[in-house]
Amino acid sequence: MANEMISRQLKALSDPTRLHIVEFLARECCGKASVLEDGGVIGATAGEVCCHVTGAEQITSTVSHHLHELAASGLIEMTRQGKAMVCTVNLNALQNLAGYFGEMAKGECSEGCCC
Amino acid sequence: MANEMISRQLKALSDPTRLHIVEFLARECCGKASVLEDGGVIGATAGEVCCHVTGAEQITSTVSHHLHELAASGLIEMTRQGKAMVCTVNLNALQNLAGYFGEMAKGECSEGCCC
DNA sequence: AAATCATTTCGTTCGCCATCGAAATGATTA
DNA sequence: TAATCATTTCGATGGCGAACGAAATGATTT
Repeated sequence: MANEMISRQLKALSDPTRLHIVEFLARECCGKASVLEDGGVIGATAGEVCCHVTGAEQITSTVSHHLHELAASGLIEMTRQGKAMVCTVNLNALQNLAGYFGEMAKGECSEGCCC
Repeated sequence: MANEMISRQLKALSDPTRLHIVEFLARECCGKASVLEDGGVIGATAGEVCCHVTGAEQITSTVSHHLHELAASGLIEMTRQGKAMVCTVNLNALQNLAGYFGEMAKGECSEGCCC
């Protein structure tokens, strides 16, 4: 396998709920994902993510599981902020995926090719 | 869900064997994926794909299943050429995935955002 | 038509994982 | 410390899908 990390991230994104979470953090969460000057992080809490994705008022064990799966694959980051967990998307990981598919889309031979 | 097609393709690529197949067709199959002037297609046969991915001498039912899953999601195309099925990767689909992640990697608000 | 080659369909088995509710943990506030 | 809030862990259930072997289909050659 070319890239273990890529494979794991694609597996994480193969679940519609998890894909939805990443899209929410990246595109529908304006001003809520940034690093403060004191090193702190401001972003959507796990509960807010859950609310948006499932409509539940507080985080469910299922969404908690999905968030940790996404964090384990490197697609998001979670840090504790008081009693809440704050989630931010890892834009570098998304850019890396974009590059992976962009390279393949060229359809050019790699070093493993016969030519 | 933003894009049904994207979700289905990511699900297809979440299996390591299928990811391997796509990588093979895109990067390690030089000169074997092109459209001839008579409209015919030249590419790797299902058996060749299977040989490369699993080492089996002829196609297995498992790889056949994976190929059809990839075709159903639009990531590859299969056409019959005599008694063999010829497989070609859909570079447009890969480019589309690259664009999808590239857009998200910008971290900008979409129309669904609160702002 | 018969034989052969390439692939697919069928039916089964098995393991992984999404989901759920309830109990436990971590952190803050009163 | 007690109470409350946010999240996680635990344990169980159910369903999807990857893998496999055998039989069936499609296409070519003799």
